Amino acid sequence: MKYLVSPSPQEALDALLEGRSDSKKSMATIIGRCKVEYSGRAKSFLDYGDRLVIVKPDGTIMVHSDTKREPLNWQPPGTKIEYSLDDGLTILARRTSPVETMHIHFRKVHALTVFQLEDGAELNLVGEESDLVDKIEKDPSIIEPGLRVLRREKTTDSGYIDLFCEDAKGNTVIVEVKRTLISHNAVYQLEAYLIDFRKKNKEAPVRGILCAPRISEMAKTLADEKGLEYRQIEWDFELKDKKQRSLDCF
Amino acid sequence: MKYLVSPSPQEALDALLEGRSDSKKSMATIIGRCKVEYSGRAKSFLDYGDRLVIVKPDGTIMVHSDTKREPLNWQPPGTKIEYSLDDGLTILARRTSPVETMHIHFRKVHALTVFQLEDGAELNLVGEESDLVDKIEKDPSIIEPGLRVLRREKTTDSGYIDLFCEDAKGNTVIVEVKRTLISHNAVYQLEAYLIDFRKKNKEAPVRGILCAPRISEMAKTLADEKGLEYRQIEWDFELKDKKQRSLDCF
DNA sequence: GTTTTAAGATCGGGC
DNA sequence: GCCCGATGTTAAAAC
Repeated sequence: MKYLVSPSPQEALDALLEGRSDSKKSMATIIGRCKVEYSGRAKSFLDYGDRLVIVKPDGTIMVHSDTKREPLNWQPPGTKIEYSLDDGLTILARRTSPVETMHIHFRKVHALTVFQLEDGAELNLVGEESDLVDKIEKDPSIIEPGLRVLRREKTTDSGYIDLFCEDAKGNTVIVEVKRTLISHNAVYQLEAYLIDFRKKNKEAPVRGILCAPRISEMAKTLADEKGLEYRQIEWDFELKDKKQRSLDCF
Repeated sequence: MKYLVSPSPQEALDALLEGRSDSKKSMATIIGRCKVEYSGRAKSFLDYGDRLVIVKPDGTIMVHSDTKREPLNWQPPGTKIEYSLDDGLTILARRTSPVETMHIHFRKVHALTVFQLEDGAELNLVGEESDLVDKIEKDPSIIEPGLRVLRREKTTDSGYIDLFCEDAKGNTVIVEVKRTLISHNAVYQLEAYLIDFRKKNKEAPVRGILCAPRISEMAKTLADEKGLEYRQIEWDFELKDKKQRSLDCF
C-alpha cells in the first residue's frame, strides 16, 4: 500500500502508474480539488471542488461528493483509464459501446492511496424476488388451495412472467410476483400477457393473480377493473450458508 | 485531514469520533479486513475480506469491493452511524422507515483517512429525458407539422404522461417520450392512458405517439397492433452555463 | 451483442 | 409520508 499526503502531480502520477503495473492491479482513492467533464449518453460539467475519486482495477471510476449514495460522475467496469500530467494530475476514462469519455483534472491532490484488496468472500443475500417465487413454488397453496405450478417462466413473446399455474378447476393461472409493492406497471404487464395468452389459445379461460405484500391503490383499482386478482402474501427470509443450500436440494 | 496507517482499533475509533465532532462533520475512508451483516428490506452476510468502506457526513455508508460500480453493502443518506470497539473496530448503521441495520466488524484496519470536502460547485448535466421534452415543447413540428402542445403534464388518474397535444385536425394527441429506447412497458402505459381517456371523454378521437431515438422490436410490434404511432427522433444536447440558461428564458 | 427485468435499487417531485 | 417515474441507472440472465 502506498500513501501520499499533498503529493506533487508527478508524485501522484508515479504512484498511480506503479500501482497499475503491479502483478495484481491496484485500486486508488484520490482526495483532491478537481474538475470533471463527461460526454456520452449525456453530457455534464462539474467545476472545481473537493471530491473523493475512486479508481478500481476493473476500470470502474467514481467521483463522490460528501453527500448521497450515488457518485456525481462515474464510468462503469471495463473503462480504459489513462493518467497523465497537464498542469496537474489528469485522468482520462474512455470506453466504446457506448462511446463515452470522462475527464478529471486535479488542481490539487490532498491525499492519494494506492492499495490492493484481498477478498475471498462472496455476498450471501436473501430476500430477492426470486426467493419469494421459490417460496410460492414450493407451496403454491399459500396463494390458493389446489393451485399447482406448471412452469417457472422467464421470457415469452409478450414479456416476462413469474409462474405459470393451474387451479383446482383446471383453469390456467398466471402469477406475477413482486417482493414489495405492486404498482400499476405490474398490472399492465400481467394484463398484456393475459391478452396475448387468450389470443394464442383461442380464448381459453385464464386467470391472472398479482402476488405481493402490498399493492398501490391505483394498481388495485386497475386490477379490479381488468378482472385481475390480488393476493397479499407476507413473507420472511433467513440466511442459509452454502452447505445448507446444497442440502436443501435433496 | 487525518491519516492513519495500520492503526489500533482504539486509534481508529478516536480518529473517527474526532472527525464526527468537528464543526463541519468529516467523512472517512477505511481500508480494512471486515465482515458485514445487513438486515432490513433483505438480509445479507459477507464474511471477512478486504474492502474499502466510505462513510459520508450525511449518513451514507458504502462497502466497496475492488470490482463494480455498486457497493456490496450500503445504507443511504440519513442513516445513524455509531462507532465502537468490540474486539476490533465496529460500525453500526441504523435507520427506521424502513427498519434496517448494517453491522461492520473490522478484524484489521489497514488505513484510515478522515477528511472534509469543500465543494461549492454543482453538477451541470444535459441529456435527460426532460431536455428532450423541452426540445419537443419548443418545436412540436419535429414530431408532426401542425402539432400544438396544450399541456406538459405530470400525473393523472391513470398515470403520468409527458405531453398533451392537439394535431392539425383538432384531434387530441398524447405523446410519450423516452430519452433512449421505447420498450413495451411504455406501450402498455400509453395504451392504458388512451383507454382511460376515451372512456372519460365519450370515445373522443385521440392518438398516441411514442417518441424516442429507438424502439425495441417487441414494442414496435405491440404499438402497431394497438394503433399507436412511433416517431423516431434524433437529438443532441449542448451544455449551457447558468447565465445562458437564464437568458434563454427571455 | 441486444433485449428484458430486477434491484436491499436511489433520487426527486407531487400530493 | 406514500406513490410514481426517471436514471448517463447498474447488473444479470436469456436469447
